[in-house]
Parts: sequence; C-alpha cells; structure tokens
Amino acid sequence: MGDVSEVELVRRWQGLLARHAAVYNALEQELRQHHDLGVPEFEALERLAGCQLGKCRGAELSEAVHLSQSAASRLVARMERDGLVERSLCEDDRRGIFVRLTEHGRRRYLDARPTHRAVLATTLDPQ
Amino acid sequence: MGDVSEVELVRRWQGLLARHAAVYNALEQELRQHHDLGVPEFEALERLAGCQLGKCRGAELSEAVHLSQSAASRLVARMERDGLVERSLCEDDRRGIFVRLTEHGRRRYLDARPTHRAVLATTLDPQ
DNA sequence: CGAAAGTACATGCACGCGCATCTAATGCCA
DNA sequence: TGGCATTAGATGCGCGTGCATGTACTTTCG
Repeated sequence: MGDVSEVELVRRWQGLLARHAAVYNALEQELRQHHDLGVPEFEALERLAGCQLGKCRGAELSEAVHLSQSAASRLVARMERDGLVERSLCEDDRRGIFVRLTEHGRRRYLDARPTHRAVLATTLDPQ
Repeated sequence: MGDVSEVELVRRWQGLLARHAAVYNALEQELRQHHDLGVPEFEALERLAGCQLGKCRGAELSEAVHLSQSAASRLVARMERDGLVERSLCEDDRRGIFVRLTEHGRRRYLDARPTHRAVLATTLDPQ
C-alpha cells in the first residue's frame, strides 16, 4: 500500500537527519550562548511548564526529552543543582519522585522561549 | 508568506525530534546487534561506497555524517582500527587525507545495508 | 622571497550518553 | 503473610561528542 522505493526511503532519512542536525545544532548554540541552557534542559523545562502545578513524574520526563532513563535522571540532577527544578518524594508510590519547576526555573524558561521560537522559525521553514 | 504559528512550529519540531529518535534508536539497536556497527559508522560507509574509487576527503565525510570535524576524525580512526577504511596522504594537498573503503569495509557495508533499509521501512513510514 | 593568515586534520579535555546494575518500594500469588 | 517478580529511580563505567588547541602545510600579500 504505502510502499515506497528503497531510494526514496533513504532520501527521507537523509533529509530527516539533515534537518534534525541543522535545527538541533542551531538551538544548542543559541540556547547555550544566550541562556546557558542545553536542548534537553529546555525540553524538560517546556514539559514541566506545561504540567499542572509544574509537577511531573520522572518517567514522563524521560519520554519527553527523548533520553534514556539514566540520562534523564542525571539531567534532573543537573537541573536541580542549578536551581531549575526540585525533586520531591511521591507519597503514593515511594519509589517514584516528582520533579517540580521552581520559580527560577520558570523564569529561565520564559526568558529562553523567544530564542527557542526564533531559531525554529529560521531553521525549520523548509519543511 | 510561509508564516506559520508558533504552536505549529513547535509541533513540527517535536515531531521531528520524535521521528528522529525513533528511527535513530532503532537503527543503532539493529546495526549494533547484527553487524556491530553504529549509525555514524554506517553513514560513513554508505558515503564512501558512493564515492568514485571509494575515496573521500575527510571534510566531506564530516559533513556527510553530521558530526563535528573532531568527531569525524576519531570516527575514521576507529574505522581504520577495525579495518573498514584506510587513510592515505593526499599528494595534491599534503595537509589533507583520503579515506578509502577497504574490501572488508565494503563487505561489511553490503551485509548491513538490508538491515538498515528494513529498519527505515518499518520506522519511517508514517512520514 | 618571507612572514602572517588561513586551512586540514589530530588530540587533550571535560562532559553527557546508554548499558548494566544496584537499591528500595510495590504487586502478585500461593 | 512470605517470597519472588516487577518497577522507579540512582549510579559505576566505558565511550563518543564538541570545543579549544596543536601541528603541519598552503595561500596571500607586502
């Protein structure tokens, strides 16, 4: 049905790789330079800012940032060290944690968002 | 003209991130398991296999694999260590090098290609 | 020609990643 | 209830990455 030739498949993948690299590198560059944030940090902030009360379970966060569980765990640790988020115990299931956006984290997110959107606007248009 | 709303822009970027992660992780998994190759290694092999005589300048390779110059240099070093490629001096410009596919490298590439294409076919269709 | 700027690739370094594994808490079932 | 499999998250480890820099060669220009 939706069959596509092998060369078409490869062409799509190359395109995906190229667009991903272009946007990702530009984002990394701009977010780092102007806001001292990495792409995963920003993605996590954005996810948390969209959550009710700014709380979020660790596993949800791993999925949102497209990182392994261990990488997400360390990401949260770095962000906590930098005062962007706080970890709190989850009383319902005491194995788990909640990650909560701090006021400082929310401010950093709101500051960085225009930069993020501007990069997307300039590097994502030939979609 | 081609103006899109901010939310649409973010939606596209999230989609790009998700598709990239899905395909990349699946490729990495399958290529590693069945052929002991990483995604950058395979991309480099594919580029070299498409070159006349299987030769290619280092800089071209960096661009093809979407890696920094230093990462590409180390990639070539690993691949040379594993017998996939050979580095030779470029007589025209003795700063540069040629990277040449070995017979063993070509075989490894041809072996891995069906796996690569199969993964693309199963993870890239909802394009 | 000769010095300075530029280019191609290599390498020291710090750091983020995934995998495997560990710890602690939970769920399941006899 | 007691024991075993399961799940959430943390961590040791090896490795690949980008940045800054080093080295060798080339180009430019006075």
